[in-house]
Amino acid sequence: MPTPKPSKSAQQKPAQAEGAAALTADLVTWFRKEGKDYPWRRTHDPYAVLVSEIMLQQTQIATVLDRGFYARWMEKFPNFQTLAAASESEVLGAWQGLGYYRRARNLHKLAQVIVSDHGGLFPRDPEVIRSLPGIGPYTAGAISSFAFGLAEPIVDGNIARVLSRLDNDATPVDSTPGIKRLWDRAKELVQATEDPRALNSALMELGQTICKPAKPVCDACPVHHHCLADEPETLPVKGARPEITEVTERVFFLRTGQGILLEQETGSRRTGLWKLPALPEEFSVKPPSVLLKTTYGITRYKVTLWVHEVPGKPTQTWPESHRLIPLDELSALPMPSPYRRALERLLASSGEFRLE
DNA sequence: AATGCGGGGTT
DNA sequence: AACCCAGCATT
Repeated sequence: MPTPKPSKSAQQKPAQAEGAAALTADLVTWFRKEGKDYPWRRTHDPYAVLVSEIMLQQTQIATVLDRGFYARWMEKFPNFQTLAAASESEVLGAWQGLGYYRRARNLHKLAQVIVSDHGGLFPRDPEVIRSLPGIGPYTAGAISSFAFGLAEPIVDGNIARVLSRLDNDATPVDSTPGIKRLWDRAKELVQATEDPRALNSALMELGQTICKPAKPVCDACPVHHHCLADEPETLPVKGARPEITEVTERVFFLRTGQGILLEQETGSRRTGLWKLPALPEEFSVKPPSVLLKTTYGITRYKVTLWVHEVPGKPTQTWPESHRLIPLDELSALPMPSPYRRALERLLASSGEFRLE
């Protein structure tokens, strides 16, 4: 009956299914011993879990914790009711510096939906959770498992890496079939454990601390003996990155005795955020003199930001979207970091003013 | 399937 | 400079 042990990559799927119980047991044991202590792991309050998950979307734990975003938010808006009752500017102000401000607006909206449509109680049904604003497959699974202990799968960047290595699976993790396989596998695992909460946390934390993108510490891995990866560092496979496009952006700087002129975005993106006002199109052929030139990256763009002197006559009236902001109100205003940095440099070089 | 959304950290 | 990070929504 015994046959020669096949090479790792040739092993078949059934072995994985049978190993799910053993694999998850080892992960949970490891996590109970080594798992880190985060504020959102000390509670099962859906609101507290939700806030952490939204803040952590595409944002590293250290950013959320070390700069005090989570603690300040929970102090200012301790529950759905207080958040729902807050104004949008209060909400955006509390999010200032975290980026992806759409998350804050969705969270605000979500709180209002909970109060108005769910009697102030967060729903327990994963499908209902998934339908709330700003909540996708990952966050729905995270809240279902972390807050309610339900056996719902999650796949984030960490887990995609861990699972593709465990199964030695080179299907691109950002392709439709790759995504499906990851979620199927994550579901299989979470249904094989009696502690979905610990299992989901363990998978993420394994990816964060052991099964790292580069130089994974396989010697320290609690599930090394379950892992089929031949060359862990070559996984996961991802599709090509979009090409970087260079973009020019021109704004201007006006300071009066009443403050700095800023423009509030009103379009479909960056709505509600403040920025240095755009240089009107008619001035872009022969722009006023340059006060500052800087570059920043945003998604697939490399933006060269030029800050110019005031175009035209400074006595003109400005559109509804523009406002003179007193200096002492600047720091609480939600403003994308590139503009904030530029503004700080402009004010510093003027010598007499400082932000904060 | 692609793209926009921001920012910061690591290598 | 490239890559990564507790993703989601829109098109």
